[in-house]
Amino acid sequence: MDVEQRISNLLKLGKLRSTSVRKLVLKEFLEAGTTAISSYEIEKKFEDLDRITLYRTLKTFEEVGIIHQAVDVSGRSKYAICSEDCSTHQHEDHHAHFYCKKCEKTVCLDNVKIPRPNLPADFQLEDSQLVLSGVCGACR
Amino acid sequence: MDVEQRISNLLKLGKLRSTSVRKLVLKEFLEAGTTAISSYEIEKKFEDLDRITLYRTLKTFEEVGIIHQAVDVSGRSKYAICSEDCSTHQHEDHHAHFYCKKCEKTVCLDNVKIPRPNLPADFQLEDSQLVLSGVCGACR
DNA sequence: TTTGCAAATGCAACATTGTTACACTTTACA
DNA sequence: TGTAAAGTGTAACAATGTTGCATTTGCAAA
Ligand SMILES: [Mn+2]
Ligand SMILES: [Mn+2]
Ligand SMILES: [Zn+2]
Ligand SMILES: [Zn+2]
Repeated sequence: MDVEQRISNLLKLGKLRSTSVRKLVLKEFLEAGTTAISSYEIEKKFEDLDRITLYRTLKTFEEVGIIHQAVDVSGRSKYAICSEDCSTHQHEDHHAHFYCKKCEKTVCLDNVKIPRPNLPADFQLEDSQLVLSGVCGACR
Repeated sequence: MDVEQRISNLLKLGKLRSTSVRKLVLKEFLEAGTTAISSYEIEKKFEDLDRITLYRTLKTFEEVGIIHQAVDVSGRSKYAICSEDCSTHQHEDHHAHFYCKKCEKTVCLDNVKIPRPNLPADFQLEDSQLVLSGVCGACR
C-alpha cells in the first residue's frame, strides 16, 4: 500500500477530516518510522506551516491513536507513529524509548517492553514510560 | 541534626558558597522529602525570589548531587532531594517516580528500582528513568 | 579585621513550548 | 450544490528556560 493510501486510511480510522496540514504532518511521521520527532522539527522543515495548527494536529493525532508521545529527557515532547494496535483513546505502545545524547534523536524500541514494577499497594498504576538514554548505534 | 546544620553540611559537601537563596531553596527540598517540586512551585511560594537565580540554583544543586531531576509526564521538570549516595557528577538515585494525575504531585519511589532492560547490542546505555503515573494513595 | 577577587545574583533580552479566543475557510455529506 | 460542523490562521498570553552583563556578596588570605 502506498503512502497516500495509508494516510487516507489512518485519517478515516480516526474519523478525522482529510486536510492538507494533516496529510503533510502524517506523511512526516510515516517517513520517520520509529524515530520520534518534535513539533519544533516539523515546524522548521515546513516554514509556512502554522505553529498553532501543528500543535493541535499533534494533539488530535495523539487522541485518536495515530501517534504516541515519547517522554524526552530534554523536556520537549516528541511523537512517533503508533503500532497497528492503537486506537482512539487506547494506546498500546508499551515499549521503551531511547534518547541519544549525541544526535539528540529519540527512537522507539518496539522490542523493549516496560516491565511492570511492584508498587506500594495504595498506588493505582495507569501508565508507565521507560526512558533510556546514552549513545545510539549510529553515533558510536 | 537540625535543618540548618544539614543545609550547611550539604552546601559544604558540594563546595558551594552559603548564600541566602541557596539556603532558602535547599530548605524547601529538605522539607519536601520524597516529593519532587518544580521551579514554578518554589517561585510562587517566594514571590521576591529571582526566577533566573532559581533556575541556576537548581542546575547547580543537580550538578553537585544535592537534588536529582525527575522526568515528568507533564513536561515540566521537577527535582527532589538526593539520597546520601549521590555526589558531584555522580547520581545514584536509580528509583522510579510516580506522577499522580489527580494531585499532580510527583513522588520518589525509593524502593522501586529501575530494571535494567535488554537493549539491542549497539546501544550504549548510560541513564534510565521509569516514569509511572496514575492515582496516588492520598487521592484514592 | 580588613580587603581582594571569584562566585553568585539580579536585570534585561531573547527563544522555545504551549494554550485559548475568535473570525474565517474548508470539508463532508444530505 | 448548499450548509453546518470541523479545521485553520491570527493574536494574545503564560510558562519555561538560557545567555550576557553589571553589581553585590562570601570567603579566605593577608
Ligand atoms: Mn514509541
Ligand atoms: Mn527521585
Ligand atoms: Zn545518536
Ligand atoms: Zn495524588
